[in-house]
Amino acid sequence: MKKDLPSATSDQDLAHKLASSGMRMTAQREHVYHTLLQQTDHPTADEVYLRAKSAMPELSMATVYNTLDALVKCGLIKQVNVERTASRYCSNMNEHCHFFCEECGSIHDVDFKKDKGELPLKLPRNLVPTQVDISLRGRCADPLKCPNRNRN
Amino acid sequence: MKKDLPSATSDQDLAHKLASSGMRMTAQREHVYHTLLQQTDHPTADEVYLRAKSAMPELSMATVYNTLDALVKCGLIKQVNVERTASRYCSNMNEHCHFFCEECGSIHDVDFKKDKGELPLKLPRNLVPTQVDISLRGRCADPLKCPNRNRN
DNA sequence: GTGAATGCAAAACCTTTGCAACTGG
DNA sequence: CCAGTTGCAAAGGTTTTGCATTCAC
Repeated sequence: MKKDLPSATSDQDLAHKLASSGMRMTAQREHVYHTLLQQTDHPTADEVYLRAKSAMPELSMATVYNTLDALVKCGLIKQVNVERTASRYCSNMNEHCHFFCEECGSIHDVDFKKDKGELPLKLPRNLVPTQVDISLRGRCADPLKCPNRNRN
Repeated sequence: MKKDLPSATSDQDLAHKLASSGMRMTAQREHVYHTLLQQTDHPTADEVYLRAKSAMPELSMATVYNTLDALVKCGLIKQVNVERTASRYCSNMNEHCHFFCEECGSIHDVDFKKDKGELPLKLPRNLVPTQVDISLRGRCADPLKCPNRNRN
């Protein structure tokens, strides 16, 4: 039995997902999406651009932004806003949240426990959420990057 | 019996909170903080600047950013990142989360239920959060602004 | 007195836009 | 064929920086 994964499992699937939101499949979109799938460290638009451009030199920044918006719209990636300056993008569409290390700037994925119930919110009737983002801030202990790995 | 409020209840208190993070009290910081306390609609740095400047014409944008960072550092305000373009600031330090309306751009505070338990997260031991942000996205039904108030 | 904070203007970023050329369905 | 997409370059908006001056402690 095939599981319905939140990511596009083939280019045809990607084309379908784009089409169902009234958008077209292009070589650039396919390439940017694959770049994001390989780059799991929550890159900024610029980082996606640089990496994708190396294999497709004519790619433009405008197209990267266009594509990122398109992929967000059809639910294939998430936009992650943790810093003041630049948005980041995440191709992991399993339910999870983000831990942002204020020391080294890295972002770690944190999974939910399986028995996750509803969030205990007093949500007024006139607010209808389509998406929930949970982000944590603090210090990680990444042995390679985080300068606080030996403190406390 | 006096409750220990998360906001600074007096200028002396503000001075103390700044000092305990190694920062100084200035007329600008006091003024910007009071502006934020009155402007409860999650203003951007620019909106804080414009409003604060009207009562303190010599105030500069650089000082507003400096002050916002200082207030965030000593825990008197929160930085809210929901959009790609500009950060917003929140002086409500009671535990709550934010609902961002993708239609009209407004941000609504949403309270937690009183019996709120722990978040069901599989948090690795090396990640120590100091802050949790929960943000929701969707459509509100603000009768004045939201163009979707009559749809569905 | 001394280091921190300010104001100003310029610089540095990040993101969006306009438009002619191109292309996918 | 035609609306959607691209690439380029320029514009727009937000945030940061450098530096001389001022101010808080």
